[in-house]
Amino acid sequence: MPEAPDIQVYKEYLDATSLHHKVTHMETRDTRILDETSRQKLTAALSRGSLDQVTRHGKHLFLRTDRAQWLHIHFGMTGYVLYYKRERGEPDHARVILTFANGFHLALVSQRLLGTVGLVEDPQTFVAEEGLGPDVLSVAKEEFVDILGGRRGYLKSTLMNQSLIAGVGNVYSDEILFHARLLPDHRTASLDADALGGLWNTTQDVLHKAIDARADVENMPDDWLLPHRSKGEHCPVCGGTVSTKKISGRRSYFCTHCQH
DNA sequence: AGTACCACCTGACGGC
DNA sequence: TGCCGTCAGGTGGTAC
Repeated sequence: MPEAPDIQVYKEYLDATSLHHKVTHMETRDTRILDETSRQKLTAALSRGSLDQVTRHGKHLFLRTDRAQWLHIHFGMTGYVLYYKRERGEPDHARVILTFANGFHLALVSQRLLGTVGLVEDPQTFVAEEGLGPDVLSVAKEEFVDILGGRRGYLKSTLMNQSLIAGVGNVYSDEILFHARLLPDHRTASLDADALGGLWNTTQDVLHKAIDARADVENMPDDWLLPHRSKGEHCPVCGGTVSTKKISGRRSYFCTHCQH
């Protein structure tokens, strides 16, 4: 479920584990994960170098190399990073593996290969070229209200549009709207500035709580919808049956009693 | 501007 | 047990 909270947790994990170690070996297991780069270029960018900074924008993660280049990672629908010591600790579906001088490895894992790994000049340039909106965890309330105000689509689609605000995906859009007590197919344009300001408050609250829970479903608060995303589940607030529907092609879960 | 649909991949699950 | 259709948390392209 890699959305902004998950990627933020990965960033903090990388900060705590993977910086300032010399890279002694670099292996690309499956080149299908590479985006506009080659195995050779990736190896040249990292071998005998090190990583010294991690940043995140929306669902994108950037690791600065000591050669003035950035490793860009996008996870897609499945994926994570793992820092581990022993060979037998290697996870399934590791696509790129760095080995550090301290004997530890860093694996970029992507089961479905829907993610990408590449090299970029710097995060700001990448964000501009891709046309990503401001990061959802950094955007000020006024800007959020300005960007979303008057949008004609559904609330869920608007929240998930990365070119407007970057970082919210299918799961957290549902969670945010559940706590905002708004249905996902409610039209964004029907919310006035006050209501959009309230939606910003809810968005920040939900995403920060998710990060506090290490984006782990096991640690989510009891009144969250997220652990109940399957057929026949009950709303954790009112006990009613959770409804589901495809909205703009994405599976959505909501409670028709709690949300309007 | 916004939505529908398909494609990219692998794997889990339910029905038969 | 095995085969098959369906679906999954992201994104991009095309058609409308």
